[in-house]
Amino acid sequence: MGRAPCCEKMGLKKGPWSDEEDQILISYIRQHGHPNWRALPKRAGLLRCGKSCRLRWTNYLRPDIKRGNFTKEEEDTIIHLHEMLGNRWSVIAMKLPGRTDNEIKNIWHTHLKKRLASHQTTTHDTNRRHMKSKCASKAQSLVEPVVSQCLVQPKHISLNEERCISNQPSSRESSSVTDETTTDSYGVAKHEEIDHDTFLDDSFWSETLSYKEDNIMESDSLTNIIGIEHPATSLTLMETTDTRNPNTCCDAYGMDMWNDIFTHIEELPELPEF
DNA sequence: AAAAAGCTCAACCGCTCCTAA
DNA sequence: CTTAGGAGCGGTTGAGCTTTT
Repeated sequence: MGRAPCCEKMGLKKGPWSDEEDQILISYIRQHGHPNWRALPKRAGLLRCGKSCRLRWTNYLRPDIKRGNFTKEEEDTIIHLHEMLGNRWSVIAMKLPGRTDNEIKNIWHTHLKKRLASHQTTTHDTNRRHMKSKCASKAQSLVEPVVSQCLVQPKHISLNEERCISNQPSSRESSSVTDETTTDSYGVAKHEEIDHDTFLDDSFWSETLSYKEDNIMESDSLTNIIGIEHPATSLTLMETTDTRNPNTCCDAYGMDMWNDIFTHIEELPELPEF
């Protein structure tokens, strides 16, 4: 089916945002929220398309965004989650409160990919064999109960609910792993974050890192980690893998499944912090 | 000091998913 | 069931900045 252009191209500004535009957007969302991004720029008096406004807000203006360099822990988290999830930046961002998917994507392409590559060259041979089985079994023991719960329990988070949550100005990143709702400094409803960085210990990071060896890893590890058939499709993860996209095995699972996984991970007994 | 090369990151583009009519 | 439109995601770009030669 044909798609309407996301905005009227004529007369709409592109490129970097000015301070004035930022202030207009902030004050508008502060007052009215953003129930309809498409209509927002017109109502706010901005010569931007709704998509551009949404991006500017979610990636830069949101009050809960953490600026500054990524910590070692955050980088490790990204590396590890990328091992498990592939380029699912928005899902990865859920585990890094205050960080946006765009930011994570950038940091991955500029720093972590290189770091990982260099790390692999040093650990490739020594760790390759025994780590594969060790990591897989450890990861499986950690995640399997969670996944099992997801499979037997009814969905707690429907897509509709998820959308509602993700529409909160506090962002989708923290939506699935929050427990309380408060109000932020802009007067917009906000979920308070809890500490998400405790669900895996150091050895798990390094072992998983060592395990990574080629493109097969992503689908392979996920299969190892989850080790189940998808209940809805009755297809194994490997069978659902699209050759055009190595991450497609994950696509058999909706966002709500990842929400469930992360939500349940939070419920696991606390593990040592970094 | 100047030019070239490399890096960073905000922003855009095109696509898919979901929902409502 | 089909279609249209909104939202969100991931890939990519390019201007500006920094480092190297």
